[in-house]
Amino acid sequence: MTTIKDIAKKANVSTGTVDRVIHNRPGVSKKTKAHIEKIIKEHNFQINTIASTLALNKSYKIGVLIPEASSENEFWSEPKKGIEKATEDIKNFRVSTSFFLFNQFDSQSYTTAFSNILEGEFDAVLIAPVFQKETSQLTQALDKKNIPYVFINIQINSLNAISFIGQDSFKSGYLGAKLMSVMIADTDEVLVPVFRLNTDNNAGIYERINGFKSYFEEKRPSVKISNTVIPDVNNFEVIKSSLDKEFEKTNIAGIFVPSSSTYLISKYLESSNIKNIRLIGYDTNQENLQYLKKDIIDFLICQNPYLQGFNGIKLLSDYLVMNKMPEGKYHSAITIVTRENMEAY
Amino acid sequence: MTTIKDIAKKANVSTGTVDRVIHNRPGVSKKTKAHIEKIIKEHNFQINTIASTLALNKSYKIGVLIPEASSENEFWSEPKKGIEKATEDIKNFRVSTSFFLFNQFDSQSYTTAFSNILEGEFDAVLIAPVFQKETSQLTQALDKKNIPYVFINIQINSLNAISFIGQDSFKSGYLGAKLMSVMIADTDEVLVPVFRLNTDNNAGIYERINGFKSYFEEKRPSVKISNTVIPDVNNFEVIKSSLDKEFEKTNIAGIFVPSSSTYLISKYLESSNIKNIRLIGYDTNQENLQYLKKDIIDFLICQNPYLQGFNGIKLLSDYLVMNKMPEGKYHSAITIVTRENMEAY
DNA sequence: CTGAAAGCGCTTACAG
DNA sequence: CTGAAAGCGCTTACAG
Repeated sequence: MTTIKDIAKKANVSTGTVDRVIHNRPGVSKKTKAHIEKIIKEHNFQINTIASTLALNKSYKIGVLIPEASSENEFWSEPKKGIEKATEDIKNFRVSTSFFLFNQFDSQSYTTAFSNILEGEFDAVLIAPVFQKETSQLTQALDKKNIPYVFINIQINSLNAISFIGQDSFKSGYLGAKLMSVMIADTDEVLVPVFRLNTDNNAGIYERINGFKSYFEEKRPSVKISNTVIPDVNNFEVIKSSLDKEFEKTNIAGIFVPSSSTYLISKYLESSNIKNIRLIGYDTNQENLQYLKKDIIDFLICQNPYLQGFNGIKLLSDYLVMNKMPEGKYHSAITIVTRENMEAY
Repeated sequence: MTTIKDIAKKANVSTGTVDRVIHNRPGVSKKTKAHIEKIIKEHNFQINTIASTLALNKSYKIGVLIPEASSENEFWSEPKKGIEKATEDIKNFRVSTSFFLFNQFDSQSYTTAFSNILEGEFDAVLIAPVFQKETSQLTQALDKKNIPYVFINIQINSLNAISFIGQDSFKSGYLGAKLMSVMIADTDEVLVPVFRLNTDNNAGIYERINGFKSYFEEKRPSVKISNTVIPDVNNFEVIKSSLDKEFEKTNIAGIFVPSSSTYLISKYLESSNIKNIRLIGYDTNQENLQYLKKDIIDFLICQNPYLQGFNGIKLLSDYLVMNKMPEGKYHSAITIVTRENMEAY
């Protein structure tokens, strides 16, 4: 292993000077700089990041702004776990994380959490930008302070996040359609129900629907796709009456639920004793998995939210500690989960 | 951050003594040991692994015994890439890896490579135990020298590997059957072709077939499953005549190929202009992906071989550097890849 | 513009 | 049984 000391000896300079050259710090004459650079190249020297972080003795704080997981919607517990695991991994690099959780159905709580982060003097921020308008405003403060931030799960292209980690929603809907397509006949009809609450705060859901419809338009225009908006996600009676109406109107063979609330539709099918409906939904929360196990849900499309959290923190840590610039976006896996692989996907 | 120095001060001892206690090294009186342990607990002290590896100044060598990727079968290029990435990650922990590649169709080359590893004085070995009998013999030498080893991709339960990383083959076949099942009718017939070469060196393939058949026996016994052994994987004429015979005999609606040679079956279907056959196979090699794109293959079942290599090395590195004992086995994902998610799964 | 020296947190050979 | 000191590879405040 070549060390700074080796390089210094070869170049007839002190280790301090080599260090200055490596990090492009000022105060080295052009001549010695070129000389040292040549020797570094010749020996294919690479700095020992371990020794470097130890010597730097610098610590970094990352603020994390994500929704709190609730019993109705536990989706966000997965990114949280991933973030906690990553935090453990980077602890020895003196990087710490602090959570600022908000209620994903309450924009005020988002604004409050965001303001707390702004006061906290963080070196970087990981954000699930659930509320678009608020995010546009609040990230300006980060931009002004030159604090880097990364979006997970939801992308807002117009802003200055140094990276985005999340699924290509259109593609995932397109995939959902393919899966539906292999299960139904040319003359069948498919229902796409949307819950009001979801649509308000997640543009991704519309993209999923777009992807789903595009597939059938391109490949099987004979299949009829119909939409319905269910006005209240929290009231099962409302869900029931909305769906009852749809089932009266048309002869539905399949349902594509573009959100993690798939289990609510399953619950309806189960309680109304409607059989032989092909059902495709999103995300492996406990409720969904139960209906997957019961064969009421056929396929769940997933995005590995654990990894979104984990990679988000790792990426920011690498950026802070090793000055490693991330790619502009990382598309998460589009994973298909069935009853048969639900324990290993 | 609490350091050894802090603990030493509180305990009125030197840092050396604290270090001895932390690592359970001998030469500390019971009394001081208990005292120091108490203080460590009180302060929730955890050792800084970065400083530790730097001070230890110890290096480790991992030998890697996997098949070489060939143009016909590039599967093993993925684990190799994962191993190379992991090697990069752990370089600063002074862990290095060396490849010993063998021809997966030539047991002699396996034995030779293995012997070279035994002579190389490695601290740990990562093995793809393609040849069962040879592995049983050769690992005895590792056992005798107390050199830890991990199996990837192929499991041999009877041996003393400290861990296994790979897919549950039975389950993957079971999943394949589910996918086939949603695409075919009750009266349809399914063909399961096996290539001679494959069966010789991979028990996993039989397990895949077992899983596939079990599903239909349990859920849809009306579907007829037939086998055929194709005697030569390298001669397309042989493949063609074997399959021609099968297609004459029965009315095949679907084919399940339990190996990564799926593309050979696709080639047959394409060249013979046989349409509307549902085709499910294994692994995302370039050839398979091309037929997936052309809609000739419907589903590929994958095991993320990149991660198998990556995690195998990481696990061994953690074991060597941090003394972290791994679990006995890690089941890789069983991933479903379609034309629609082939770029992100 | 350059070097000598102290320090990051842990480990260990040596002395007592 | 215990401590003082040197060292792992890099960084930096200080002196010149």
